[in-house]
Amino acid sequence: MNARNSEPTPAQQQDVCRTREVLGIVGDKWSLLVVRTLKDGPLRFTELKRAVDGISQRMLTVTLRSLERDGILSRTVHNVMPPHVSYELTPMGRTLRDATAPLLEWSITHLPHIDAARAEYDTRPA
Amino acid sequence: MNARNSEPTPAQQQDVCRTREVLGIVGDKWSLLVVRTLKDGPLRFTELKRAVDGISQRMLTVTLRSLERDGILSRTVHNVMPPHVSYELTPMGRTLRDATAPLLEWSITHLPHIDAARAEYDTRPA
DNA sequence: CTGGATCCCGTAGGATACTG
DNA sequence: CAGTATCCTACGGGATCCAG
Repeated sequence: MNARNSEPTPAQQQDVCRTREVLGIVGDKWSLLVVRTLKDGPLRFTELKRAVDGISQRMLTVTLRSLERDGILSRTVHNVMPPHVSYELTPMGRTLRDATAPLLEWSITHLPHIDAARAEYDTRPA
Repeated sequence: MNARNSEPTPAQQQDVCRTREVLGIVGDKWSLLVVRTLKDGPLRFTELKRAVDGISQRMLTVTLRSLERDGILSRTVHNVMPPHVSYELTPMGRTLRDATAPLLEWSITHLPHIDAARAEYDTRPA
């Protein structure tokens, strides 16, 4: 008896568990977009808001706090008037960005196929 | 003037857009878990339900339909009694699984660091 | 066994107004 | 400029029951 169609192994259960945790970190609507946007260097709050099209101030703040708490990015306050705050990926944040790069590559390659698959599915006989 | 801190280039905007689309496909609570669970071969509805711990029938059905519509997996009905339906990754689904593998690797490596970062953040002076 | 149909709830997240 | 504080709604998603 081989692995196919058998009970999940403990190792697989581990993987499922890890996958869920990582989705809890970056599986929301905005986190990966923010990480991607910061890939070329630090940006300020307003710059991020402009770059991540459609995000509200509230969700940008919430997302940045969450990513900061998780050690994905760092927040630097410059005490000047007007206030100046910049956000930058930490070393760990950069490894995350690298880990998600293949997924972006995949999307660029396959999104047309997905559109096609959807169209085909939707015109299928009931 | 270099790329750092400048306006997002059109190419970057493209990337942000793509990222959002791919999140619309697999960014929900269960899709990637299902894809991962199918990585070793076809499984039946009930087997999937058992393997993906905590998923409800409803969400399993919804998730499977969505992934089928997007061409990520295929659904095969065997006309016997009792009904027998199996789900299997398509070739495109397997490329998606491969594209997400680095993210899983990342999570296994870095989740402990994230826990540490959170603990540190939560005990920080206000 | 494999789902479809309903009901219901929590919460992610948008809009807006205000502040140091 | 960089947020915080409310308010409010839509939707994800669980529980349950029913059907082929």
